[in-house]
Amino acid sequence: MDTPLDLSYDVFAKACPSRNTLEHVTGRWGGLTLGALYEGSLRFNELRRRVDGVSEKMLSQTLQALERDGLVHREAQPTNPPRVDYELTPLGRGVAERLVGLIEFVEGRMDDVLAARQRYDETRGAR
Amino acid sequence: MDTPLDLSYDVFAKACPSRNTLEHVTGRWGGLTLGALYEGSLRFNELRRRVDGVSEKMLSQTLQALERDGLVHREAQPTNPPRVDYELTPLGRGVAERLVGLIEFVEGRMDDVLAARQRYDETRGAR
DNA sequence: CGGGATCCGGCTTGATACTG
DNA sequence: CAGTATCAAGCCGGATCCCG
Repeated sequence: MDTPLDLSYDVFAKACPSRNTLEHVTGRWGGLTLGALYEGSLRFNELRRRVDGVSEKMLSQTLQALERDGLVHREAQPTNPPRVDYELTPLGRGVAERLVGLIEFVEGRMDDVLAARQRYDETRGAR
Repeated sequence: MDTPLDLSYDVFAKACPSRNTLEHVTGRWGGLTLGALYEGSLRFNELRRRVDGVSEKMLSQTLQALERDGLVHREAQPTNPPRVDYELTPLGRGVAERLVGLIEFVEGRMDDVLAARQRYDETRGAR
């Protein structure tokens, strides 16, 4: 393809496989998980505690999706009790960095956002 | 606070207002809408056609959330028939740029992702 | 044209219980 | 510890109808 810049709506088109991955990344728990792992390798229950609010099922599911996409590496040791470590792959780190860039940008402008909300809420009655 | 880098999981904490905004941005239709508007101002039904797949309700809802957060500006002309234009605010453009950066990064590595998926699926039976 | 209100089905999510 | 299986609930999102 020679599309110079294919940003925008159509990159999300249903047929586009990247949409799926993007959903894993930006989804409810994907971002949290990526963020937690961005600071270093973690075990399953450590992750569970750090992400806070995630259920075992959702964490497991999220981790599997991210692992399948090659963003997270899973290292299982067949010891007893079992020990499994999760860490970002280089690819995962690249994704996490961009994600964090977005997050920080929004965070840094939250006062603007809050001000905008207040204006909006005052102009119109409620909601 | 003196946290040098507060990325990661806790920026998403439930009490954190930015989590909400992030969800609007990264949500199912938020990204699409931001992407579509990234190319220029659009009317409601134009947007609806370009985003493709979005229902009136969801588009309306998405637009309201983004407007409330100060990312999108709504310009309504009291003509008949009514004409309403939506466009990104400077803040919205900043967010859209980061989002697009993330999207393009993932898109550019989709071959890696696809390869990782294949490896994953072959190693384990199915899913 | 640009929405709001309502209804409703389904997928996602979260407890809980169980396994290795 | 590190998950999987099952099940019920709830919210998301779509279709439809309506209004200005």
